[in-house]
Amino acid sequence: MPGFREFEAQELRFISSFKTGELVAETGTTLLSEGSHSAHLYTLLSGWAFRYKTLPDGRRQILNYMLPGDLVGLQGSVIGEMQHSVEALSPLVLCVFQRDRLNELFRNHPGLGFDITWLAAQEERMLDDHLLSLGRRTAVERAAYLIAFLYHRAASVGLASPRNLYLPITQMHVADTLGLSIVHTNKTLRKLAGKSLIRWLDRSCEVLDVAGLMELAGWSGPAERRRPLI
Amino acid sequence: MPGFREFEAQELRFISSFKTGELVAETGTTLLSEGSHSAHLYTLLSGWAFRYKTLPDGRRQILNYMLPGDLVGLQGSVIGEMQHSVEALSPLVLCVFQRDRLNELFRNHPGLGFDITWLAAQEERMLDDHLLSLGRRTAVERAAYLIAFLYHRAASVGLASPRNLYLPITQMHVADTLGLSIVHTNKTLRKLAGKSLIRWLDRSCEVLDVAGLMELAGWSGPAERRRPLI
DNA sequence: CGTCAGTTTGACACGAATCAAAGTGAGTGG
DNA sequence: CCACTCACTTTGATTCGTGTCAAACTGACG
Repeated sequence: MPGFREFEAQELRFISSFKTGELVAETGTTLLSEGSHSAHLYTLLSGWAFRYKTLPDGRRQILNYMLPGDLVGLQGSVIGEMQHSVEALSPLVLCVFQRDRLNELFRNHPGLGFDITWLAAQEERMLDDHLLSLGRRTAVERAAYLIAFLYHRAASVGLASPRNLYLPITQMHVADTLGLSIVHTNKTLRKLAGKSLIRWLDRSCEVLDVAGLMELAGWSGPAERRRPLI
Repeated sequence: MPGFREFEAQELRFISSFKTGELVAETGTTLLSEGSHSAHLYTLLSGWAFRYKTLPDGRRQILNYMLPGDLVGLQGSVIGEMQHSVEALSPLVLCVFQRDRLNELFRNHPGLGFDITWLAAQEERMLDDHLLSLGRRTAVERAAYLIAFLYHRAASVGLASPRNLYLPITQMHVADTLGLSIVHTNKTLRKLAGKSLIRWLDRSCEVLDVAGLMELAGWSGPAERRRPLI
């Protein structure tokens, strides 16, 4: 997706003019947690992470996955208290910004301010898709959608070859994303494997037939990611 | 919530300098639909609306509700093609903007650009809550959360007295929001009524015990809506 | 060799969907 | 003013999908 590449260039300018530090995090690290007040905002430079929320009794829901180019903690930075947690799925490299310089950014680099809004709108679009999935798709359809979705996301940042996707997630992650139990998730993934749509390896997933997954899920793929001219 | 009022004042400045027209819509009107390219962006001045997506076979999922002060169609405006539809739940008054003047806004009024990002972040936060609900709450908990959520939203724009909330929605809307069937939605709402948490009237809902609903749902209410200083 | 996280499988229970049908009330036309 | 319709709500019976429980399997790692 050329649109993303374009954006990435912009993003890099943003980074170089505003960054206050760089951060490396290991797999499993919790970067931000629900209820905390973070003075920082991050851009993910490399690696996979995910955002989640939990209910008081511990039930967990994964909200979305984060890939290079994504802003981490924008919400918290703008609103105040973090409403979700962020955890690393692989070693990460992050670019750190001071939260209070966001205003400055908007003042001095309106184009980049627009970019941030564009990113927020993209995130919104993904969340909309996830909501449709959780609300109205069956377990198999949800799983198909999720894998196709992650495949597209990975592909958009050059992390997936057309047929092979290394997803650093466990079935527990899949379960907490789809709103299913771990047992049923396993049975569901096996159904997809039975249809030769995927192959589940230890802690990863090979995508055999993206088009098949998308058709099963009734999902036509992400909207064009072309960024409007500024 | 005083924060919102504050924002509204900003919003009104925004409106006066950038609006290109005003629009009145009747209940049931579809303002924007999935797949269309809209040249406009709206601010809701009065009334209730909702956003939804559908699967190819017609299953519908309501994504969120819109109240006065909300931006309608930001996503579509920034990204291109609309990925969801918007429908009026009551007569609406909207303020219309040209989509292509959004860049101009960011350039000339960075503070307002920041406001838009803030609004987008708020929407994101709400969608996160909804995802947690659909993924990890039971039917009764979901219904309790939804009504408490709508109550808070209505209260934040002065539409609800502490104990009485007129929601212009049917159980069909509730079902499509909670990801449940209409029959089960009815049985679920009756359970809430049985616990004296709500009373369902024809096409509306009286909230008897917000705190009880929130506790049942394990939801502690929306984050502070205070807008950061610019 | 044992431990531990993750995956897999089968039996059973429960929550939600579906099917079917009736009740309610607002609006409409005779 | 009275059927009549239509959208919405309500209820009961039954089916189906998913959760829960229990246990075994696998491979990495110490």
